[in-house]
Amino acid sequence: MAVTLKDIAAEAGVSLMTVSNVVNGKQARVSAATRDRILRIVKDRGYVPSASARSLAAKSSRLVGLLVPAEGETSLTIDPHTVEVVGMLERELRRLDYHLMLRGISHRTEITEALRSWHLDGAVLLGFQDAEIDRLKADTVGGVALVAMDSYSANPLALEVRSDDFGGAELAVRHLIGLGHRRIAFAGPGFSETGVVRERFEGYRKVLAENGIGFEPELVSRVEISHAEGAAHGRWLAAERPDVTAVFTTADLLAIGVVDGLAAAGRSVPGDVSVVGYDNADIAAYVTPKLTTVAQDLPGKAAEAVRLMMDRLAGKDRPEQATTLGVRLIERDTAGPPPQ
Amino acid sequence: MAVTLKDIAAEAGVSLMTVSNVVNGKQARVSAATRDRILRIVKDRGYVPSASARSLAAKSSRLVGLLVPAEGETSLTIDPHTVEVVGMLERELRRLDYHLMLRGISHRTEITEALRSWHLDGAVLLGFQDAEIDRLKADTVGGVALVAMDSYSANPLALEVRSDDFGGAELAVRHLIGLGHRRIAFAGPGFSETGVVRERFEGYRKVLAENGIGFEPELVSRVEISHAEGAAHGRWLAAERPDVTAVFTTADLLAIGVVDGLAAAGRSVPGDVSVVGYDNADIAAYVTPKLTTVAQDLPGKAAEAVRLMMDRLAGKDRPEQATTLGVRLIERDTAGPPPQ
DNA sequence: CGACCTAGGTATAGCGCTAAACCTATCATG
DNA sequence: CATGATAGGTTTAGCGCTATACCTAGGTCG
Repeated sequence: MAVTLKDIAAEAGVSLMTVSNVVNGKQARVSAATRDRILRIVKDRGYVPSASARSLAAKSSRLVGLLVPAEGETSLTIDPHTVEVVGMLERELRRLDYHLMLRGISHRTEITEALRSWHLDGAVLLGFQDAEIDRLKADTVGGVALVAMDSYSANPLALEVRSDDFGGAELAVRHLIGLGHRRIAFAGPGFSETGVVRERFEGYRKVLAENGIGFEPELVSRVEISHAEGAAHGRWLAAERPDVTAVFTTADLLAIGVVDGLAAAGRSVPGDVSVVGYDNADIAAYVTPKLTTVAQDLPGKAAEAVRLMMDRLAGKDRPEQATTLGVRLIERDTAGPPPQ
Repeated sequence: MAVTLKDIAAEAGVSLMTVSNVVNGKQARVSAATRDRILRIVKDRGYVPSASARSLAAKSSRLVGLLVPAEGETSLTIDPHTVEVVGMLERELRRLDYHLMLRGISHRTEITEALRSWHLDGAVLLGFQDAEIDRLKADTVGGVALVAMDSYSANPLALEVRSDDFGGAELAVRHLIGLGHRRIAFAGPGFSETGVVRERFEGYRKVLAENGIGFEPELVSRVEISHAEGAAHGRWLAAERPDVTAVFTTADLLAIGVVDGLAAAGRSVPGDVSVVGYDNADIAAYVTPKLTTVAQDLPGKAAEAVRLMMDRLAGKDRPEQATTLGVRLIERDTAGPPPQ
């Protein structure tokens, strides 16, 4: 039913391999006349190469996996930031004539299965914990170009792309201190596990120290990323820590929750308390007051992930195994001078 | 390098076909003893079937495409609603041991290419205009189970899944009328092209008519879905149509923009003007005032898309070609009684 | 007791493509 | 003029799997 190389070859009166070479644009020995004739027939008959046959016969599949954790229910994290990266990855890869396979991973062995089953040339790991990346072994993963996003692992098997989380925290906290704040709380999800949060935490501590502000463990709270948890935290801060005049959070959704919780407890933002978020999600610009936050270079992240992957596939092993992208502070309305 | 059926066969001392049958769980003639022995070796050696070899040899590829329009820049629409559907589709398909290939389509021929190249068993079309679905021809698309989301096409080639857009609009407008509103504006993107908006518009008109409210074309505005466009529209309404006491919009982002535009022009929501959105995006609950909106059954949509596709793949052609899912009104704080 | 089922397999022939080796006529060169 | 480059191909041998047809020993039945 579908037209194959053989059909084209028969119609053009040449061997199958000649057609193959032409179709693949190989600079092999084919006269211009033959090439044009074949190309015309290819177009006329609407020939489309079979990707499965190709990946079976060749080394490469031109297929890249997009692997995301899928614990039980959700697969794609609803994180808008994640989503944007997915779209950009797809675009970058499409430009290079690669395809993207989206796959939720609920058990570690599924990574290997996905990789091997489809002969993936590479894979982007999105949203995995550092420890999971660390556990990847060469024998389960061999020969595939792996790029982990936002991980801080020591695994040489994986290339890594992330934003300057340390620097982003520095930016945020410095901004708050510049406004006059001295009691600055930190709120983020479990930071022992994920490098991203740990880095931001370290950035926070460093700037505190730089400015001669003593570090208070009680001002650091583990709060999961959700509006509800953020709001609860905001209420808690208002009730228990009225001395705190600023909060740095590791996610916009969380920050918005904190703002709402604070407001619900009768404290105004930024009048009484300043709040800084992270990610510059769309939503940050639409809430009232508009959220001051740290923006990542999302397109850059996607592009860099693809570049790293392609370089490894091409065999040119660059010295850098990880790339860190810049961030910038978006000043909006939730951070202002402390009261008085 | 990778272990193949042949390797397993050799180790088990049986023919390759026996292994194939066992691996595929075929109820073919294999003794329990042989089956168990083979299964053990499969597990021990970590055999993973090659999907490309399979789809080359068999009719089916167990691969489903997720096709989204990719005009120039963006590929995945940032629409949070879209994203959630993607995640759920992936999960449903994974449960059935299918894989999802994400592909942006920038030109119509790419649909065919993607389908044929990867021998896709099916594809979900997300975000295409009705006209594009209509243009799909059997010779370009033959044999593939196509499911279009949110389309209202007459093309028998595509199965369709959508929400009850007409009913959603009825719900929203009836709610506003119930609150006492009589001058109700409608704002949405180009409705001639997309059935979703057209249906919502018709629902709006119908409820107006039912309640003896004359339809005023000037109250219907074409506004693209963005916060900026919404805000501009809000300002326009405040300036030019102070008589309008309620606005029904076809998207939350748009609605939030309208609220902000109205507020910027000094009109309060819902005090002066009520606003109803559509989709119940996460963001709708986080803005101030919280958005009253129409919620779709997103998980249902994804599940139904997969069900429709699987039924067609299984050959059981059901009478219904399209499924319409229910919606419900989420009453929050942007719709209240009109002034006085 | 020969025809025949049936359980439990095996053998063969591709699917559509690519890599690698091979072939042949033509031309230039020492 | 033999040698060899070179252009312009062709042939062969799979990649790993599935479908389909085939085989054989042991039991069943009329």
